[in-house]
This record gives sequence, structure tokens and C-alpha cells, in this order.
Amino acid sequence: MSLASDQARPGAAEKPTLYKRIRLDIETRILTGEWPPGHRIPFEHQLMARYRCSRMTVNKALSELARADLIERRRRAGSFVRRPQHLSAVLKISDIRAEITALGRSYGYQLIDCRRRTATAADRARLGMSTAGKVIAIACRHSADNVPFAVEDRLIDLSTVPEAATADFAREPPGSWLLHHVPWTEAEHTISAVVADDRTAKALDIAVGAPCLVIDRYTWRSARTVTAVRLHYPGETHRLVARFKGG
Amino acid sequence: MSLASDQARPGAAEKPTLYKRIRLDIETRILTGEWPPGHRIPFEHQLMARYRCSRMTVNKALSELARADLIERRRRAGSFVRRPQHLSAVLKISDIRAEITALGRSYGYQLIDCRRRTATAADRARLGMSTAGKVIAIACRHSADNVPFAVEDRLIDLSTVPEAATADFAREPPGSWLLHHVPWTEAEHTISAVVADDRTAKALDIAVGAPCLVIDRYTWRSARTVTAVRLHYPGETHRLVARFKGG
DNA sequence: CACGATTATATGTCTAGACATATAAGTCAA
DNA sequence: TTGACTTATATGTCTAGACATATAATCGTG
Repeated sequence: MSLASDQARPGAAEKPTLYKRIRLDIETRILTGEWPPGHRIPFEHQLMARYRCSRMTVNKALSELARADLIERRRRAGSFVRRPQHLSAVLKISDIRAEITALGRSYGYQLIDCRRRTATAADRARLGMSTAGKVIAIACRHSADNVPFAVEDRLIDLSTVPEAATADFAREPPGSWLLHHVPWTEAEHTISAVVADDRTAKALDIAVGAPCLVIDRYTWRSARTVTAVRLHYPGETHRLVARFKGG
Repeated sequence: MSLASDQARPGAAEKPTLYKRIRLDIETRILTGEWPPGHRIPFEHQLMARYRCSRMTVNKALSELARADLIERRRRAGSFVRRPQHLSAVLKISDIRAEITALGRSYGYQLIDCRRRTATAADRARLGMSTAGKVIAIACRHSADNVPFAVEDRLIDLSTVPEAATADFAREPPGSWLLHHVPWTEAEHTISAVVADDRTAKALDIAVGAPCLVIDRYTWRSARTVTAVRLHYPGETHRLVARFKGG
């Protein structure tokens, strides 16, 4: 949840509602260090008096701050500024097509290979399938302004996503198709670095031995694996950026 | 904000409060796909009737779902399930010492170089300093079970953090010191991949040309840069893992 | 002094109302 | 048909109460 981002336009200067003002006041005091970690925030009834409002209004402001982990609330004891959180960033790993077009570059897509098959032992291991079943294996490439941007190596579990059998992955990238057709409940990313092997180097048009950023993503839908994908990015030109706020 | 994580222990089976039950009910329907993106959620007064409670209770549940971007609320129109978000992960990039000890490995730290100097042009560019000033430049290494884990190359702006002048970075890693002494309000991470140069290879005890994961982190405190740090991890052994839930 | 029982209190949740406000939908005139 | 005006309605915020509950602080006892 991103706090302090309710105001759409800074110039508007419209009066925020009272509970938002209370929340922002407290948030500001915490972020500037005026109220350091451990500091006890005024009790609800004190804030009621200060802002001349009912307890529910104060409570709403404090509840949201607590939900954002900026403060900790303890019955009978009061509300306290939390210690600075573990650095944690909201790393936005968007759909690649969206990412490229958002950069104002032209998106290109080439399907390298797409085959439907009964899951091999390796496929089953990768997808965590307990039983036999069909999968789709896809290799494809994304490019921005006709420059290779990433190569993708994906497996889709058809027993979880039978609709994928009818999708045309020559036209639409599998990531985009899945994003729009399959609700997902959980995912895991693993980011690592490797040097390009022969096949990857050729697909990305870089030298063998050049660094690559690798993202492995597994996506589940209520305990069933939807898809496993590995993306190679040319490491010297691509960057993952995570911007965030913290306490 | 992570939803659906209020229950501490599944075995406890204590009755959740009503608004949490409402929130969970709706969240479940969305995540299972029973209510697909675009679906209109029952109006507040309908939910009032279904759960036999007041509007404020329903409103609290829906407000939290809206704040978590699972639903979108529009006056007069109702509340709607939002399209699956762009994948976005909470990437926890902890303090390295905490990270290593959390893995149950022994943490080691070696200060390679630490010097205080008037900011050079390069320093000023890296920290975004507009005026002259003093900085601390630190090079150090973190290890886990006596195996090199990461090398760190850091710059601290002393005009933003004068207290850092008195810290003993031979004893305490600068990341840990800063985390505990300086409140920060914003940061930016950039993740990329490179191949190890001579100096990095030596420090990490890997081969020149081996892949490295690089994390650049800039930390600000209300528009003033606190510190800029670059971390090199051996790319084939280190992994950044981001696990998350989505809609 | 140590430890258990009691009490006071701040938060957690909830109610049954209220008015404000944005806007979808309907109405009517050009 | 189109545009401007009106209206109905769902959400947004707020109030002044209520009881529940966890727990810090106090008190009493051995």
C-alpha cells in the first residue's frame, strides 16, 4: 500500500478529508524523524480533542497507519512509531509488452518455438506436477525498437489452464495472454545473473560470455502451478528498478 | 500490504471479526476467479442485509480491499473487481547481516577501505550533491560461513548524516549502522548483471568474467541523499527471491 | 521481594443514524 | 441525434454513542 499518494494533483489544493489530514500529519512527523521509532503517538482521545472529531475518525487514520506498518498499536499501552522496516521494495515486474510500450518504444515479438507435449520428467519437476499431463513449452523473444530485449522460455500446465490450448501464441505473447486470461494468486520471482551461453547469446544478439540478468517466475493459482517462465535480459543494458518508500 | 495474512495460526480457529470475514469472503471470490475482473460486487446495503450488520462494518471491509487495489469503488456505480494487477512483488532487500543470519549462517565482515574526504566531482554526481561537502567512502565485504557473500562500495553524505563521522565502520557494517541510526524516506534500487572485473573477482573469490548480480541503492531523506551503495553478489550462487500475492 | 489477583485504560469492533458528493441514468429541448 | 439539465443513488466521510478485550499498572499476600 502506498501512503501519501491520495492527492492526484498537487496544484488542486482541495481540502483533504479530516481523517486523511490526521494520517498525513502523523506520517509526516514520523518520516521527518520528529517522532522517532518507539515514540508513543497521542492517545485516540487526545487526538479527538486536538482535531475536534469523533473517535472513529481518529481510529480510521491510525488503523491505516498500522496497516501500513508505520505504527504499532497495543491495547492499553497506546500506539508507537515502529522501527525502520526492513528495506523492502515494491518491485514492479510488469508484462514485458506493457513495460516496453510504457517506455515509448515499439514492441516486437517473435515466437521461436511452441510445442504441446505430454509432460516429461523435467517438465513435471519444473512445474511441480504430481501427475502426468499435457504442457505447452514456448520459446520466444521480445524486442524493443527492433533490438532484442529479452528471451523467454516458458512452460504452461494445461491441466491448470486448459484454455491455453486454444490461444495463439504466435500472435500474442504468452505472458500477456496469461495476464489477461488467468487469475493468479501467488508467484515467486528469483533474480540471478549468468553469462550468456551460445543459444542465449544468439537470441539476444550479444557475445557469448556477456552478463545476463535472469528472472525465474513461478505462478500459482490456489496451489496449482499455472506457469514457469525464465527470462534472460542482456545484463548491461537492462535494469530492474524498484522505487519505494520506507519508514 | 499483504491481505489474507491476519490469521496467525491456522489451528487456532478463533472466530475472526465480522469485517474481516466479509473482507476474506470477497477476497476469496476474487482470487478463485468466481468474481472475475469487472464483476460488480454487491452494493453495501446488500452486504449489510447478507451479513446483518451496519453499513460502517461493510464499508470497512470494502475500503481495505480498495486500498489493496483488489477492487475499485465508484460513486453511484458500485464496487468492481479490478483487472489483475501488473505483477508487482514486495522484494525484501534486507540488511545483509540480517539476511545472512536469518539463513542460519555465520556472518563475517571485513572493512577493505574507509576514507573521509571532500566530495570529488564524481562523488557529487553519484550523490546528487549540489554543493561541496564531506563524504565517507567505504569498501567492504560481507561473508557467510567464511565464504564471500557480497562486496560493497558505499558513499555517505556527511552533510546529510553528520553522525556517521563518529561511527566505527571497522566494527559495524555501514548498512546496519545506517539502518539503525538514520530514518529514510525513500530509496531506489537498480538491479543489473555484469561480469566480474579483476578487483571484484578477487574480493569475491570468483573468476574474472564470472557473472555478478549488481544492486545499486540510493537512499534519500526528504530530498537529501543519505547514501549511495553498490553491491556485487556472485551471480551463480546468489539469488534474490520475491514472493508475493496478487490479484 | 516475588508472585498472583484485581483494576483501570487504550484499543478493537460495532451500531444506527447523518449529510456530502460524484456520477449514471433519465429527461427534455434544440 | 445530440447536448444540456435534472435526479436518483452508491459511495465517502463523520458522529456519538456502545460493549469487548488485552494488558499495564496497582494492590495484596505470602
